Amino acid sequence: MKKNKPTIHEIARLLNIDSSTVSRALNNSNLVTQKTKDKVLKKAKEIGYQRNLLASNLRKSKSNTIGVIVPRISRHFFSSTIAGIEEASYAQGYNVIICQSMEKLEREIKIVNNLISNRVDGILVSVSMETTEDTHLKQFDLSNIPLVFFDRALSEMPNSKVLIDSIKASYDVTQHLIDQGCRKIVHIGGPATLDIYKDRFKGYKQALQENNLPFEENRVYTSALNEQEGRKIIKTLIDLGIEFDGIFSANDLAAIGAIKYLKSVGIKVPQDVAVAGFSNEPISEAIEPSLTTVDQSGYEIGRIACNLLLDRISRTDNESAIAKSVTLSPTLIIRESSKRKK
Amino acid sequence: MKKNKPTIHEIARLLNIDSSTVSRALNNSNLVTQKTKDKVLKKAKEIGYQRNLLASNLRKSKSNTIGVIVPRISRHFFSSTIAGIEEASYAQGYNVIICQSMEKLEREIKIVNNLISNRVDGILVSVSMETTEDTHLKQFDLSNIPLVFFDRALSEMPNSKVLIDSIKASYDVTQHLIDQGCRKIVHIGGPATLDIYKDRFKGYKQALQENNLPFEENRVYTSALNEQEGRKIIKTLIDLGIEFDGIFSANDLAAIGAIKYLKSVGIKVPQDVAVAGFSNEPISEAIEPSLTTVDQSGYEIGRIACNLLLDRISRTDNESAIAKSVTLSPTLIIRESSKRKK
DNA sequence: ATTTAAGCTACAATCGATTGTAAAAACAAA
DNA sequence: TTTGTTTTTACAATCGATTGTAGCTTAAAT
Repeated sequence: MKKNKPTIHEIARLLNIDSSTVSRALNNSNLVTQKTKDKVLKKAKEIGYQRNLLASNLRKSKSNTIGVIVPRISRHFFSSTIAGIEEASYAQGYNVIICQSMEKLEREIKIVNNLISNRVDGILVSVSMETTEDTHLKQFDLSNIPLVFFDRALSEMPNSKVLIDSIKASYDVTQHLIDQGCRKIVHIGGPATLDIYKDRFKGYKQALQENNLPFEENRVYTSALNEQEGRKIIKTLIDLGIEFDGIFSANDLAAIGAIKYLKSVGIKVPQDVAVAGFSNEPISEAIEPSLTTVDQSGYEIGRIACNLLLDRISRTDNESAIAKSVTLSPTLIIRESSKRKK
Repeated sequence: MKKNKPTIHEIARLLNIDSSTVSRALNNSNLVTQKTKDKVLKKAKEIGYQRNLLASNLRKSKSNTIGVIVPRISRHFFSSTIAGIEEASYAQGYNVIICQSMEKLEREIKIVNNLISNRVDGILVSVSMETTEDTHLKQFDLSNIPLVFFDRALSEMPNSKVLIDSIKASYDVTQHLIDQGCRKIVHIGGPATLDIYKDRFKGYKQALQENNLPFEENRVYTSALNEQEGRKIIKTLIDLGIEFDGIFSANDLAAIGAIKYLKSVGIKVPQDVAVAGFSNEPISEAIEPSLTTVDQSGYEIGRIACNLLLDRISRTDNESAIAKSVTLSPTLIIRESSKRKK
């Protein structure tokens, strides 16, 4: 019934040669005559041989696979980075295992153990919102598995990272809102456990200060940055009677929630309140008014991070073992939600 | 330098017992005393042992992994199915390898070979738009690897599939447009090589016929169903002077392209032309006017398909070997882009 | 023809875990 | 104490491919 898959031994037996020769032939070793190689290749094709990577990897103690951990693939930014990662790894013959933490630390820990058990050769991580501890990620170091962070990194870990300049981006966004006449700008931030959100806050604050605008504690809120939270925060602000004429949200979803709520209560965007988000999700262009935001070029981030990792995996000299930090500068995309002047 | 990871032999050596006992202890076999198990578990934790799944899987000739091939994960529908798949496989301790064909047959073929080499225990596929041949997918059968299709299936293959009732859904959408007063409805379809697009067309045609509306060839177009194509098709129609008062697109992106173009030339949606899409991408709710569409409950499809597959993998009786087709009924979501009546 | 070198191939160990079975240990019964 | 039974552990083969090395072939050089 269950026909066993052919092995190199099967080929060797049929050809009356040794399996080691078959192995070398299939790997195009120069220890084997072209004639033998041809014979082996022909027979292999004939009986439908397909290399068992489990065995091969075990022997070589190398899986030719890298693991990727992202919060969730449904976010456009992350699926872009994954596209970039796949492109880079594909080019060098590496496989990619994609895992979603769903923003849960517990899940992230399970994924880590699993990837180590699967003996991945390297790992790319963008941590979950719940991740404050690094004990689980340190396991990769202990197992000698190179790790590169992208976008969401843990600052206390010395690994290579590929980030965007969140401070500058936020500064630019905030400055833009100020240029449009905003004086009382609300900031919807993410959990301060993550550097990117701390930085977005920093850039915001910095822009206010440099423009001699007062910084008010009650205009800053942190949340899980989904649409619902965005709505809720703005509703609360209004209910409390806190005045504001601009909103800078640390991501697009929360910004969209905010816009929808503002529209629902008759507040005009951008005339009464100008709004800007972060990440340039496709939806940001579609909503009405279209959302001013920051493009993070996820594809590039993924590509660069992956190449950094692959370089680290393949080279063993000290040079490549040094952690590198790459910072990309994001671009401000100005759309209707913040355009007040002609 | 490179410390080798501890193995069961290491544990065995330290405890002065045999590695087979260690293995059984770690697998909680009842051939080992509780006392020994405790000893082993303690030592394993102490030296940071982590099972080498490559070795384990090789010996068991079972990878505990299922492969998933989707066109692209950035489509919301597919990332939803993946979420469903992960949920189901997670519950049964299976790993998931996610692969994107990027709608390319060539890429799909490479992925197939790779997954077989990695000895996945089963496979879930939604084929690319270019996939008309089934030779590469037949390899799974030859290798005795169960395969279940979801959403986009190849009708000539007898495998289990989980689909939505595209005909009925399209019929409902078209009927809805007719109810709103449309008489000349354009259909933007996908490649007829895929059943789902053929079915969407069938449902459309059927609704026209049952309402005694003429079917006009020049109101039907097939395309790659992206935003740009949607734009282009509608532009062409208008330039050619072909009249229409409704559009039923086989996916949301093309519908959105159509709406954007219509708006740009001053044609009012839904007053002049009512528009409906398919898939319920998040963006369909955000655009203005919001898009009438069909929800495919991707999460459910993924969950069901995965359970079907896992059932097929674990059970070996004839019963489970029978191909099952599950058809879900999708729900019509009526939004602004088609609402003409109060 | 003989030596020497170079080119190929075969042998055997190895990667780390699993598993059927033989052997040993523990315990109970006679 | 001896025999019989049941638990528990050790031995050894196995999964499929890779790789260092010994040995055999072949061809070139003397």
